Amino acid sequence: MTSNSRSLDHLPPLPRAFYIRDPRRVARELLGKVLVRHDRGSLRAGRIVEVEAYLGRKDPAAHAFSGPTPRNQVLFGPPGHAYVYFIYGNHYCLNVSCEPEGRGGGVLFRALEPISGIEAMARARHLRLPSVPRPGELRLLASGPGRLAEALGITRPRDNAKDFASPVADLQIVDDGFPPARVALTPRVGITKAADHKLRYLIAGNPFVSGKR
DNA sequence: TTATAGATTGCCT
DNA sequence: GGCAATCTATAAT
Repeated sequence: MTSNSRSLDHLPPLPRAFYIRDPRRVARELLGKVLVRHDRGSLRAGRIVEVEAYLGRKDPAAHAFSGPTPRNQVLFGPPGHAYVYFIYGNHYCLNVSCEPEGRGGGVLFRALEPISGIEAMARARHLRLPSVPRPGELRLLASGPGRLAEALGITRPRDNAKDFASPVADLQIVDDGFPPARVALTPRVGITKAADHKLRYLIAGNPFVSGKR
């Protein structure tokens, strides 16, 4: 982890072309990139360490499986846009749309390794961290899709349909030159349909992936 | 109109 | 390990 908030602020967002591809390819290549939330001069950022691919209309576990609805229409729009949904009455989850317009592929963001804006993340999560947090405490910030969204202040009313590729977006994904990491593949978490497919991508050995320690 | 499951989390035993 | 919280999209009546 070599980034600081100054450099993150000036890196360009990943281009739209990055997201046009198959969600499996996008998911794999998102690992190691940095998800950045800008607000009012401050920023919160974390390295993407865990994602899941959802394959659109051919994937029974995907929200896009049954075709476009008011809820999921962003998935069928142009690539590189935020699809935010509310789940279990408590949590928001953040995805990015993939593939060319008209197709429903997407990638779910499941865990970040916090890099910057840690105090703001802790406030958003209603946590009190010691001045020198231990890794086990930092994990509580953004290890899990609901936690990640809460840490970055992501909600459907605020963020659904936002364009990740816009240079003025307050939600961006940037490449800070972090070297490619070893990728592990597992089945997706918390689903019942198509549960045997290995479509969960994580940085092997990274302590900030979701789940119990 | 009513019922139910859901891409989760945190607290309880 | 079990389960309640708490909303919504979708299925069933």
